[in-house]
Amino acid sequence: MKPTIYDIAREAGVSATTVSKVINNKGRISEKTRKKIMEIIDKLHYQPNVLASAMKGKSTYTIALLIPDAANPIYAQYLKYIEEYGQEFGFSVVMCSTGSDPEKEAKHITLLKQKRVDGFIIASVFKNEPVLRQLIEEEIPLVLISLHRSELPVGSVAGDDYLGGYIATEHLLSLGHCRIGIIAQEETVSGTERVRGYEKALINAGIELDKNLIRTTTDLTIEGAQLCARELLASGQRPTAIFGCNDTLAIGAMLAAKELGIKLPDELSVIGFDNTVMCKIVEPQLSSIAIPIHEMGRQAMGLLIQQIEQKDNMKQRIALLPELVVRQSTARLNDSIKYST
Amino acid sequence: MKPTIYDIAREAGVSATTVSKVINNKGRISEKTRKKIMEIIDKLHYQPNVLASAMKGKSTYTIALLIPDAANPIYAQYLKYIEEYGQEFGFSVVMCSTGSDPEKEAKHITLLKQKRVDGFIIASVFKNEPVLRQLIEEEIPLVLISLHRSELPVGSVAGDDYLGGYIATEHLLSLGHCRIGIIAQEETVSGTERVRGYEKALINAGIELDKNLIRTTTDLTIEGAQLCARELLASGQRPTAIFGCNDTLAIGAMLAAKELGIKLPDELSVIGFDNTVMCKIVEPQLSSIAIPIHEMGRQAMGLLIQQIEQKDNMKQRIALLPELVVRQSTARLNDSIKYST
DNA sequence: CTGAAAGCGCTAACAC
DNA sequence: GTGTTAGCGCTTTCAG
Repeated sequence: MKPTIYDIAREAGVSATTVSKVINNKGRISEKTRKKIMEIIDKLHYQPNVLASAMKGKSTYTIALLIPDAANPIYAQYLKYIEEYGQEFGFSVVMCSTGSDPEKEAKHITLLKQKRVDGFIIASVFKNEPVLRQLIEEEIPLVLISLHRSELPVGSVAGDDYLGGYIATEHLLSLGHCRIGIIAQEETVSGTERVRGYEKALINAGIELDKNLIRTTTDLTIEGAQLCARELLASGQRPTAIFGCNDTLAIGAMLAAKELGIKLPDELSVIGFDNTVMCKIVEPQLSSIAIPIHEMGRQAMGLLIQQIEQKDNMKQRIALLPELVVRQSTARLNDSIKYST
Repeated sequence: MKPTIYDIAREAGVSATTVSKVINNKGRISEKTRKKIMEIIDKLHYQPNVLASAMKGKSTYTIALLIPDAANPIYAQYLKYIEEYGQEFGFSVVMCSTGSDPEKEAKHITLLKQKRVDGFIIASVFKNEPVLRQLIEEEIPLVLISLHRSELPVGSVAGDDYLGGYIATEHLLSLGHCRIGIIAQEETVSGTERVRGYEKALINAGIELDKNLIRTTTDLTIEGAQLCARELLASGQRPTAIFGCNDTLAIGAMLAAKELGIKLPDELSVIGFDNTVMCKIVEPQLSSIAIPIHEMGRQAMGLLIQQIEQKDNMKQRIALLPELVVRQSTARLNDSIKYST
């Protein structure tokens, strides 16, 4: 069997307490015994049992990350950076795909509470409001990523979607576009914020909003976006630019345009959001709005650790600023088109 | 504080033992007391402490997945399906990015052993051989994904890379190509197996191998592949088709070709491997070899659970067969080119 | 059918 | 500096 703290104690001719103290660097231990104990630990390949120490009220050094879909590159990136940063502090992260299903959300949370994880990071979508409130009530450390709950006292990290939407639209405006379509994600706060930014930019530019140019979809696949964009482009007064509220949506729009024989970027500019790897492999390369995912992951983990380690949890909301990344899918409005539509 | 089994016992006027039995469906309990206990459990929102039960020799119902990089779509998919399947059996999965760094690998494993995870799934790359052997020696449940160690007694799941390489090459041959270049990943067994399949297909077709057509790289980024492909295409006798040993490599080749003004697929056919989402968004859409990742994840988790639950661990090696997915990046060799080179 | 007692491996008071 | 004692919350013999 695996050696226990008692095996070490016996071998070293001391008590278990002393060994425990050495392991945790607590109390005063003579150099001599410390050294001796250390040697024995090495010799026997002793590994402290985290479970046992967790039972004495210590941390499990494990946190949970809940995301809608692990295979989605964006979430995968959150995961990566959260794990990377957590690792530095000895935290492991257990990943849970919820599939945006409230029942699964609840099941995961219950199970993980039973396993006594130290805290939760929830990203992007969480539908089960009662469970969320419960978590907060029980004062279980919790941080939200890109998940707005302004009415709840909970720490969070998010990109500034409103500003992002504004910047994207302004970029298109600056290229001379006036009829700008938008394909947005329904039901999420991020989604509506991006639309708000878009509207604000148009209003600031003195352009009247046209409801026909705003489309929303719940289907976030390329195909879904393609459908949406097809309608948008087939309408009488077709837009000269499209803002896809995420890269997938934007790429769907690009494909729809190609299908209809519309040339990019000469006859149509397209801009995305999130600046994923996909931007660089489509043709033309997709302009996009970058949010520093790396930073979001780190900050979220940082906030959570803070809550776990100190009881006086100072909760914070952090908003990270987006940046415009110009590539080849956006171009100055071609005059010939401007007047022909 | 959270209620314990004793709180339930007191409330129900029975002993903790009885409550434990009810929770675990063990021993014989009268319907009456069972019902009563259940009610109290509900009323008090009692949640069994998995840590405590794990300390009595039970499982932690937590397994670890080690992958080189969580942000890589392929690994993210493994993760997704493993988690999805594990969930059905109450298993949580903690995800660890190793960055292919032997030290990190060791650190992770040590930490997770201390946390008493029930088993490990290791995917794609694991450099720290001693740690791997140690794991096997300690009889800790372990399954490998796409990670060949034929000399080690360990269960594994993998795509048949040799066959995949063969099929990809045969597809190009069937289109009339004879000068087929290959860009391969260095150092991995999967990589060399795919090359072997490629060579075998050529030999079977009676075509002499040309070392100049085989390039390997350790840089698995698109840019790295692009560099590699540029050399390949700039050489005197340029190939009329390229087999990229994964989609990223293939896309790098496509970009290099475009850069050099080579038309796809008329002047050059390209095929990838893995059939990732990227295939559908590049232009022309990339033909590729599909391995059923979904199935790989499930099988791996299944194998692991088997090892965890029964001590008589029947280890298995499972090879999943690849399939050709033809899209637009591969086309019949154009005769005009055939004779002009 | 039910319960008393022992102990998993560790830590935290509190002595000495 | 070091050891004794008493649990953390649960499960598991073994009696009744």
